[in-house]
Amino acid sequence: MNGDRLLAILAALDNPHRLRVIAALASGGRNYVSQLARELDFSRPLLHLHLQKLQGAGLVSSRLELSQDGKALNYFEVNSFDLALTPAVIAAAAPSLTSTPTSNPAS
Amino acid sequence: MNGDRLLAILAALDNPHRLRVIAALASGGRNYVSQLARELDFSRPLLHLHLQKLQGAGLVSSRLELSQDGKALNYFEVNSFDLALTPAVIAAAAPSLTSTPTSNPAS
DNA sequence: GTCACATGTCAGATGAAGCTGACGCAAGAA
DNA sequence: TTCTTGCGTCAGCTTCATCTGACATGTGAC
Repeated sequence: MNGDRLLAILAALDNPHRLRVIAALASGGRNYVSQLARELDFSRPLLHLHLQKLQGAGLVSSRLELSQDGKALNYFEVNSFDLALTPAVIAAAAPSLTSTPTSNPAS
Repeated sequence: MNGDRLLAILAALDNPHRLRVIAALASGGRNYVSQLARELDFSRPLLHLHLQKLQGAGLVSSRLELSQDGKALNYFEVNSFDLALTPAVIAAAAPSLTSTPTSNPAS
């Protein structure tokens, strides 16, 4: 497991809203953005933000579909993942970390 | 698994410095604060901050000892943990989440 | 045309996290 | 006494994540 990818996954999950999004999609199955925003009771721009972060970490994926009345619905679903979080896994991943909170590797 | 505890663990691990701390303690064994700060090359107050967060999540523990020359050394070591991160685990934990990023439950 | 409902994106405010440089305390060695 | 090496904590700055309220776009139904 790559260190940066591990960190991306952890960063994506470190948020109560995003945990609820995962939970809702895992339990209730696939859903589209506006509908999910209503069910979870937060604003659509905010949900869009969180979904992007989850998708960036590869935890969810989206598929644009057309409803019967012609509207474009962006359906999201959870990708299956299974990450065993142990000291050994972290020790193996840490050496390949490129990011430092202070000094960015790109700078 | 309790939702708030899951979130605390994720929050503690969502940081490259803290991942390196875990890795260093897992590979090199127990170590005391000042020494660890030198090895990882960041300031002692900063390391202290990160260690506190890790300890708060129950991932490391500390033990105050006296060296042969009488100095008090605060030794840290990794606790063994094994958290399987899957959609199902998250779905099971999410309902017991009390925190909302915007509205704090205590407020 | 106007309404309803879907999509995305952006500027700007707020709040939390990260980080540094100082401070105070204690104990052995020179 | 002074130097070194531990320990912890705090004020204050900076940087980043979060969140809202707008804006722009497209399509079918009335």
